[in-house]
Amino acid sequence: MNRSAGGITIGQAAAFAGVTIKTVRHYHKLGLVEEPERDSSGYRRYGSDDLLRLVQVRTLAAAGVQLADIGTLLDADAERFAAALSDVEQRLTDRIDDLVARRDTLHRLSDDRALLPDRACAVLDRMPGLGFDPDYVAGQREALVLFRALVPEGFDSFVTQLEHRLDDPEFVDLTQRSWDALSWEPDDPRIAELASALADNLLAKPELLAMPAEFRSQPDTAARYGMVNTHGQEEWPTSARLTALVEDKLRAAGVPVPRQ
Amino acid sequence: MNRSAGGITIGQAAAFAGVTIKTVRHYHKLGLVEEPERDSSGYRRYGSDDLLRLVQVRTLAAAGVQLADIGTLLDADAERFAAALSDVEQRLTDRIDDLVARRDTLHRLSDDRALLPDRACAVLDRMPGLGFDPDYVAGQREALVLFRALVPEGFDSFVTQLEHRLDDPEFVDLTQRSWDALSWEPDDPRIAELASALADNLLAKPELLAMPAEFRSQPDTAARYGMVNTHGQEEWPTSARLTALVEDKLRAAGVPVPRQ
DNA sequence: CGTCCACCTTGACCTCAGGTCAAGGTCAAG
DNA sequence: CTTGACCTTGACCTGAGGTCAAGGTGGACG
Repeated sequence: MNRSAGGITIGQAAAFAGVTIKTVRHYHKLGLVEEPERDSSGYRRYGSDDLLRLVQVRTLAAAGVQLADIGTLLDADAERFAAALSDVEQRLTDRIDDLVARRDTLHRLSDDRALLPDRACAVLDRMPGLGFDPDYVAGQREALVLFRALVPEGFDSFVTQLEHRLDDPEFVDLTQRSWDALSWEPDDPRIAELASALADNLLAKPELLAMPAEFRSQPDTAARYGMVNTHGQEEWPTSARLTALVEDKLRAAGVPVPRQ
Repeated sequence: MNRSAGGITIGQAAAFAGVTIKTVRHYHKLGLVEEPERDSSGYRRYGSDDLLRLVQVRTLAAAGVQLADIGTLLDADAERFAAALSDVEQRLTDRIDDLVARRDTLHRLSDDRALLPDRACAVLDRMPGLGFDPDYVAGQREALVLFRALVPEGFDSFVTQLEHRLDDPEFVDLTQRSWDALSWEPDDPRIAELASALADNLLAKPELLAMPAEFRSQPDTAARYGMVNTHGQEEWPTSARLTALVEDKLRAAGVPVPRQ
């Protein structure tokens, strides 16, 4: 009877304010908008004041203000209101910058799924042309991803090291022979030879040995080094043996190599 | 005993990957990263493969990919991977645009807490200089907010109408007398006079009466009109009477005024 | 040997801004 | 009288983890 006198229903109010019914009730539950009077059927009837408040709340919420903050905000004086707004605005700006950074990361990802920056991808791209086995390249890709996670601050010099190594035909040759060595027996005498040649090659280029010193200054060095170094070696005992021999020779020559 | 052999602990793995322990376990629960072997104490021991996977997941998650999608994504072939990535990138771009729009809204809010666009603020700012009572201006501000929520498509012409009204000294004078009238008795004879003058003034400017025709084409016209019109009048019977008289006169002159 | 501290384990519940479902009451039109 | 659109409440669900509780484990110190 008294149906249309008191005001509009929740559905109309929600539609006018551009929110859902559930959202309006949510605001009631949080105390952001007072519950209006009910009509004889128990329906909420909204007047212009309620609508005004609803619009204010919705506008702030749409701007990204936390619902928990809106109540105090709307009931505060103009000065605190302005201060809080600029605070929220700053947080929004930060979030935008964050999202832009994420998008850029993603954009790099879509060029190559290896989760690596351009320079590292370039190094990997050179490898097949130099005669490296595709599986070896894939392994190096994984090692780079791992290294980047474990030693982000040393990543650039690690890539630089790789670049220099690829410029040295002897090293390229030795590396490819090491890859072939995986199929040898662990006690094959050629392994010791290969280890000697590798160690000599490394010792001839002191700048390549500088990097370990750099990342030795960080904590957890042994764990990180071991992680990168043993990656992919678990099921290849020959590789583990080769690595151990090279490390021994380097240590014998006075180069500090962390033990894992 | 076997403590340090199997790999690193969850805390170290989490630190290396740049996430929390809880996050790593969350990934396990979702099946994104396989649970590694446990040591004799029941601790999870992570190897390089686990770490690699963890870093891949974290990188995608940090780029905003839903965790639920990451599993299929990482196990998919390169083609679908690339397609999905560009999809995610598009969504990120949309979100950024959305946030920028929010920030701009907020920026306008911080200039004036009235939740109104610049043009409407300018109109309100003119009012005190023309001699309007600050309380009246506040009421107009509320009416504008309400109008914008209820009739967004008619808001611009509503503001235009207000601008024209403020340019007419006679209308300004009549409006201010209407404000004073709030303190009169509802049966004060001056009210009828005032209503006549107001109606005559309105009828002399046909362009001001065009707006109601425009927003009469929308549904719920009566409810919206009534909402805006009766806002703030509940506790002022004199105002209601004045409005009713003016509406009667307009209707008598052939102008269609919706009845609420 | 005891004790402390840092780390690990599981499980249950909390967050935010609502969405979804269920079960039923109310109103206007055909 | 039925249909369909609207309203009511309440309980549970979402995503991506965070927080708390209660207890096990390992290493260092005295």
